[in-house]
Amino acid sequence: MRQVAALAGVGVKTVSRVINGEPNVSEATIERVRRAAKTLDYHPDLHAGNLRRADGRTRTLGLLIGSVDNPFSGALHRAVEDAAIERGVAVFTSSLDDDPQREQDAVAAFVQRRVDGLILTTVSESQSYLIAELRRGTPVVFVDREPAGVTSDTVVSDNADGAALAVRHLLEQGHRRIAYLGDRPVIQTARERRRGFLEELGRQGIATRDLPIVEGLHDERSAGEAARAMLSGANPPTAIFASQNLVTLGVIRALRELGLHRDVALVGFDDIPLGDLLEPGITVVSQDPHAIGRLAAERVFSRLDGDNSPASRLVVPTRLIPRGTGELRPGPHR
Amino acid sequence: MRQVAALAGVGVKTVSRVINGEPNVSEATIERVRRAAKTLDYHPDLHAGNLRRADGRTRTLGLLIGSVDNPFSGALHRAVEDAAIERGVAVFTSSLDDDPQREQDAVAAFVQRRVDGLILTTVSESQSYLIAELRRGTPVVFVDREPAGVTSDTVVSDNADGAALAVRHLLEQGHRRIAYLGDRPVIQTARERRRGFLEELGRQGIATRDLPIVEGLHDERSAGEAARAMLSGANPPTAIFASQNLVTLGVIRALRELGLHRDVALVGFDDIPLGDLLEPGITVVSQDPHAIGRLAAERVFSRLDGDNSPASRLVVPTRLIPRGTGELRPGPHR
DNA sequence: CTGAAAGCGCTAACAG
DNA sequence: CTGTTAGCGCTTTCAG
Repeated sequence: MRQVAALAGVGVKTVSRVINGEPNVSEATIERVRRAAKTLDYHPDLHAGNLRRADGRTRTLGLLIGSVDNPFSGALHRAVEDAAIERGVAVFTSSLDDDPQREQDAVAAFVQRRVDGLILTTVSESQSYLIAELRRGTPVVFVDREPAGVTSDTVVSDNADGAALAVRHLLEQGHRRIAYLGDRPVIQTARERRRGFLEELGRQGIATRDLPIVEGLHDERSAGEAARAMLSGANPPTAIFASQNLVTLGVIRALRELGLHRDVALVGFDDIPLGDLLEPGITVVSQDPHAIGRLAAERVFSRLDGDNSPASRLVVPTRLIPRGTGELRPGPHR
Repeated sequence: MRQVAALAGVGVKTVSRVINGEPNVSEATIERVRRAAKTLDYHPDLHAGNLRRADGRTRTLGLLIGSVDNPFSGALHRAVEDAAIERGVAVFTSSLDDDPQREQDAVAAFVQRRVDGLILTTVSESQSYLIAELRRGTPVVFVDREPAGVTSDTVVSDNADGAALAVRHLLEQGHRRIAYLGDRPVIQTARERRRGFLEELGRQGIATRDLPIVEGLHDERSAGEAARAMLSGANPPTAIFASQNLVTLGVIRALRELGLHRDVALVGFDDIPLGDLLEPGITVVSQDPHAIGRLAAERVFSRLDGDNSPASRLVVPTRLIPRGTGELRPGPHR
């Protein structure tokens, strides 16, 4: 900036005024400063300014999602980015990988870089480590999973209800022996989906004690193995509820290997790319990650704009999309 | 930091030493400072430090990719993130959307935030606007598409060769009338793929003049329409080469609607999620976005570590994955 | 309309 | 082993 001022023959404050579009500079001076900045390819250092600036905003957001290499996270990310760009805000993105250490490290990295707000998917037992940061006024919005040990804005899917939707749909097709294949119970959404699954069966008067329930499935491979074992074993289910998209994929592969993909019904939680082009099409309970991201970004920005109403909890509905596998009826061969 | 120093009863420089792990502080003092920092939940301001620090590194990278909501970009992003995390570097991510204005805006946003390096997918005619930044010593690596008007490290797929692979494969199945459905020629990779397509046909002695060639396809819908028109028209092709994954999806849908998905061969450039589970499976020329991202990150970091050899150009090979649609032979019904 | 001086939170350089 | 002083690039404050 000093160099620009020297080249334009003005003081640094005048350059500052021009750069920030402040009033009280003559047209001629503005023009001279602009030209000097262009010549030197000068870009103001946003962070140096923020050190002294009254509002101290870095125009930066920290976003922590499941993994940047995952369609659900990608859609959520995209929605956050779109909202951020509109306001000239840049986004730091990091992948959680369901690792509590990553969660803490990512948040620390964001805080050290003085982001204006945080949008977080979490996995550790408690988010109470954020209390100090919240007290400092940094807006935090939890997405996809609800926090523990701290209260702040939250945007989630209706996980229990979505699982109940799936169960109801399968019951309507005549299924009674429905298996649950799910992720590790440390994950809050996995617990919610299991709860929705079991409670809906209870409401419909189906005993859940002897139903095949496998948890702790975290990738396609382990899900495939669990499904194969279950389907090849004694008293196999006539329908499967897969609580997560990687689990759904593992089940699809297992069913195909066993030649059962037209016999055993399947409803997956969370949509699958190209799920409609498979034969039969994959019936899913679809979430709306784009809406989750958009709402979360709106929350952060409204907090930054001064909204200090109590923490809100937004629940984004899920939707059952029948495509084929969920409409298979219990086979006569069983 | 002042507050921590006061609480610990030491000078600010001592706090600075403890925070940065510098030597020459007694164990007892370290302990006292640590405790004070914990009490106040103190996190050093990385940017304030960088203002004065000798190396001036923000431990931050700027990454510009096609779109965060896109599997190719996601895999590339993931590889960059993994490499960055290892070095304690945070990543700003932005979506290009094939919009030249977005490109410039994103780079400006990164530069203002003083990122240590840039990894960029570009679409504007020339990247000469980066010359000043390069001269300042910021490492820039171009990924997926080659730059124009400026020389710097580049990591790309072998686009022309990949297209040639597809052509050769289709010729081997006996096809002679092969259609090209491609993206807008402003996109550098689209031009390369078309070139590879035409040159390989030429090498094999096939006249390309009358082959059906449609360009400017940018999404699933337009690709579907183009495919439908072509297949319903006079003298339809017996095989289609789709130069991009959204185009491939549009073609798949068109073929299914027309009931031709077992008759007209298809090879797509870039892999499709679940492409192996469709029937027939989708034959593709697959790229390796993870390798591209990893190599790009390695380039940036080696530049930051002082490597100042001439700009390199890394070409990541593509691979043809036969899954069904590419092995369909020209039908007798034609 | 313009500029000089002070200071944001931190580290470099030097002195104890 | 520890503290003091200056200054990074910018904005605030205040004086022209």
